Amino acid sequence: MGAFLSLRRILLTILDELKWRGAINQQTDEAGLSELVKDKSVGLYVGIDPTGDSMHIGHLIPFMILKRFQLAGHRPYIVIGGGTGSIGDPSGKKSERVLQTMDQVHHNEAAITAQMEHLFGQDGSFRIVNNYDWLSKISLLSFLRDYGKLFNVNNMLSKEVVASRLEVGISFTEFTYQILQSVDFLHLYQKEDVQLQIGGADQWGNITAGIDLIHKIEGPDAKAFGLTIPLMLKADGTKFGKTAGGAVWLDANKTTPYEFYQFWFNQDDRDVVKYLKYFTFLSQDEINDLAEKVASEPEKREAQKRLAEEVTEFVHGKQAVVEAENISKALFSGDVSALSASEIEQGFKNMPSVEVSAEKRNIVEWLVDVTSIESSRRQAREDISNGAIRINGEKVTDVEAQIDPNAHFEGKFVIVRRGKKRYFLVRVK
RNA sequence: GGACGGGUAGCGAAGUCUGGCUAAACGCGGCGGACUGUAAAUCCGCUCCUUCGGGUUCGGUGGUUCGAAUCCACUCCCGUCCA
Repeated sequence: MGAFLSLRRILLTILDELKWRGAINQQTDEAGLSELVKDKSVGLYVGIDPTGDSMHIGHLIPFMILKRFQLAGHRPYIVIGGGTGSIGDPSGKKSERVLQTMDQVHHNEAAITAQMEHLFGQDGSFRIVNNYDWLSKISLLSFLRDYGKLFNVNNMLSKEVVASRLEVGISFTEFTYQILQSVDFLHLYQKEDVQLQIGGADQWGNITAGIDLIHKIEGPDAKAFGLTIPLMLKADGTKFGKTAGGAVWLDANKTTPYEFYQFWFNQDDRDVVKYLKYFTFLSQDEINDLAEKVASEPEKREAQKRLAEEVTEFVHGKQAVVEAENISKALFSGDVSALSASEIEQGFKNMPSVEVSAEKRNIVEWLVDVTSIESSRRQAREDISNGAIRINGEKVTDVEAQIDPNAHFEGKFVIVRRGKKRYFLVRVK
């Protein structure tokens, strides 16, 4: 009885929880949805088109919401858009996309599916499906007769995504996209009892198109709902999730766990609480507590640290957090001597590196001629005498110094640091 | 094809009339340093190469001159207007 009551209490609060987390942008029939969610375990889905071979953190947002629904006792579905991805969603695009080859689409969908299974699929509580399985089976004639007839072109043209493209042009293919996504929703509604679709703010048009289709086929009382998540912006107005090096990927080969950790750790005080709400499963109490600390002792950056730990653990696992913290400690204290070879490999994965022979050289010649770390002797001398150069953590200020590549790290690496945080990895042959 | 305007360091932009004092002002960016919270802001230094003697630069080539980014000729690009 007690368990039943607490379960019921959680079910009651999922939408309130999302509201508190600032995760709701628009929803259809708010009252109807909260009624639905309170009575039963609801099927719901988020789609992702395989436009690349890895997700980045921007993709993660709607799936975190799915996860919250799952934790509240609902039935989440992830739809990999093998079918829709071969067409191209015009949402959020100012001009026509170049079609991916089907090989590319299949390659990407395999990669994304594996990533999804890794992140969400381990305990079997998520269902991962591919819309290629049903969309590819629809013939042209049945598409036109069964679905096309139910879409009013005037209505489709008025959708923001399409309307904004009329000036520059939009192909029939992309124009059709909203029908395909609607068919997805209908399919899942009919076959899997899925009643709610969630997506980014730019998906509103596609989601409501699906709901309209369900109403036309299943009758106006069919219970289908949509919910979108606000577009995430940073406090300085720039786009979330981009760094100087590009997107922050979930694939450890594209963005190392260390870089991933650092990305979160470096968030602005003004944004960190928002991200804790979106990207972690910490309770309201814990987050409120951290928010207070941001205000009272921002220099400790406890909130950023916690955010980095939580998200890195979710995506890459506990061990990755330990390593990322080790690497961070070494790199930012300057004491790199304690790093293990594998930590060096990871920490320096996306830092400039060169391979050189082991002979001893004068430091200026070594920095310029051997490693190309410095662009000219003049510059090298200037940096050395300014105290900007550290070799294996040790400051070198003598222009006449000799470099012995075999001196540390079993003769495998030389770590050069220029300035406060610019590192170069020199591999010794 | 014709008439103007313009091409200067990573970018923007002075200097050209009145040749030398100009490796070339200034701003931005970049790189160091101080401060700091691996933040923001601010401040300071550096920013063609160099064996530190010097060397090579102002779209290109050739010329005038003791001396040219600056004057002359030709030439190649770019912008605007006219055909």
